[in-house]
Amino acid sequence: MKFFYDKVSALLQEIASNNYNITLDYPVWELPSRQKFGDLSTAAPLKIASKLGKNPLEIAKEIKEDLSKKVNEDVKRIEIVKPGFVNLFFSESLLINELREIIQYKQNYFKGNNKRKVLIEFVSANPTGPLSIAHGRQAVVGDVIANLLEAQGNKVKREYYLNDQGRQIDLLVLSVKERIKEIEGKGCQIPEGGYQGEYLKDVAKAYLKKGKGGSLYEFCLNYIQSLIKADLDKLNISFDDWFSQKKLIEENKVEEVIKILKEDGFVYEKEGALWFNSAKFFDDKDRVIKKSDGTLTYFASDIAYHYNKCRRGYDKLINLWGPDHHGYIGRVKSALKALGYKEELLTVVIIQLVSLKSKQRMSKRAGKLIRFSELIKEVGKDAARFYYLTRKNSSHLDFDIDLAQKSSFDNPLYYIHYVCARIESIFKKANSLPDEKFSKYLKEPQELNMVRFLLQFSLCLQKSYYSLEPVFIIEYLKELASMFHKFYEKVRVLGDDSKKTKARLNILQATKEVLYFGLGILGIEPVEEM
RNA sequence: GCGCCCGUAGCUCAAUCGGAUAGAGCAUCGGCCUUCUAAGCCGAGGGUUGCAGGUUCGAUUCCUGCCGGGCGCACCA
Repeated sequence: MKFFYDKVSALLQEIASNNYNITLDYPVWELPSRQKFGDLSTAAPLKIASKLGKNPLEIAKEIKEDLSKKVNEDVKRIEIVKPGFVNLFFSESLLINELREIIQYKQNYFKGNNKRKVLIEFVSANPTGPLSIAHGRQAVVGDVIANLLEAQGNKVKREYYLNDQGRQIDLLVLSVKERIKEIEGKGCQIPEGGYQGEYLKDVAKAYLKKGKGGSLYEFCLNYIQSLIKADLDKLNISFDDWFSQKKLIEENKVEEVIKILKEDGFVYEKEGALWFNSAKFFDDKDRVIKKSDGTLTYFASDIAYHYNKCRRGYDKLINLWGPDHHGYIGRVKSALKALGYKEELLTVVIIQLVSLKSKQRMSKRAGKLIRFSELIKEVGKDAARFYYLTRKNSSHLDFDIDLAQKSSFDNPLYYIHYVCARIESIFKKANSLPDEKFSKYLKEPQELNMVRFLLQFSLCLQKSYYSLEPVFIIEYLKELASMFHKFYEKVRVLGDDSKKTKARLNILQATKEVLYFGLGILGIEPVEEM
């Protein structure tokens, strides 16, 4: 389907360009809203007509004629509808052939051959406490986007930027010091803006248990980082690299990059501080990079960090940030631009907040910490991953923790898992294995519609890939599950007619491939029985 | 005041860079198990897509202005 889709897309582009001198926007074909409109649909005639001031139906007719000459028996019928749509109906032989290919190539059928080198940086929560529920979302979305990129053939590196220096860390260490004093009976005064969380008592205890020597700073950092790693581990997420901000500063990288910006005239002094002229690019004002007290700002090291990323030779940089960072995009892109890189090199995906049904907002610094680990203890890895992916990145996610704690019965993941279980169950009872030679016996509408939908998975993957939105895969799998359960009710797989049985086992096999591939990208385990 | 996100059925959400009759689940009501798992399937009810304009052959989608909710707007990180 992917190749067929690419082929007809190229054909349509060619026709538009040759006959009308118009370049069509991606996507040129889309899935029709209703089955009666065929398997692929295009509104290209309407678009061409509006540009040329011609009658869309005339153009649709011309396109249909041109297309008919160029597609072979893969297309059964081309239809023109109302204002000026052109609809394609696939032939049964195309469907059967593609089904064969899925079974033959298995999950490779859906893999892409992009060869870009991509760096994705996500979570990067300050190492001042365990992960919150919002961080969990960023972790899962980032991991799935990385999987998605890999599935399309790209080489992906996952990176966590560790803000292991600066005021927040200082406050953390001071807070732990107070907790140590508390344990020693010397009173406890958490500093202004310090951390109240109970987990700091654990840090303090562990530090005392170890015997006080050694750097408290190092100890805190390692302890908290291990908490974060443990949380990520529960989601089965690991990073290729933990990039240390502290190291960046110690190795003088920040001063180096400031020097470069200075030489190019993007840095100036005002009121005793050093400013970066970001307003010249994509920011609404200039930003301080070195404070009047001589210390560097967080932004300064972030410039150095992104400069470092750029120099590592990636074709694409992706950052996942929380919504509180949206105003930050402009200044980082400005820095890249000033350093001679294209701003498109960096894509920032903003992951909106996660709230609870109780409407309580999570704030890490308020001390009212809602730990991610508590959540996952209740619902488990797969359900947590699934829930986190059920909204678009830009939408708030209302995580119904009460429901998740109460029962997992309403979890749509069960509906999808049930498909796995039913397929496995049939395979166990079947006397024969799927055999693609028998696919030609698939003739009934329910069977062919199932195949049609399986083929659409390629387009779903593409859409998810280009938009960096994992939610489309979730939506597809829910729909696939619905289609399958209907199929299951209406079409009996195991029957007297061995040819039909074998043919239908092919559908199950292909469904399994799609399901396993989709779940694999989401990082969710399939089940064998329920 | 400025910027970003959101507003769709009683509730939670879909709707393929603007497309054809705005769809699912939950909840409510009614049907379907001597046959591959009923954690399922089939059916019914439920909508002025926050409001008002605009652009378009076509608007839930894009633009403008309001209303309502969330989040930002540091020489914090």
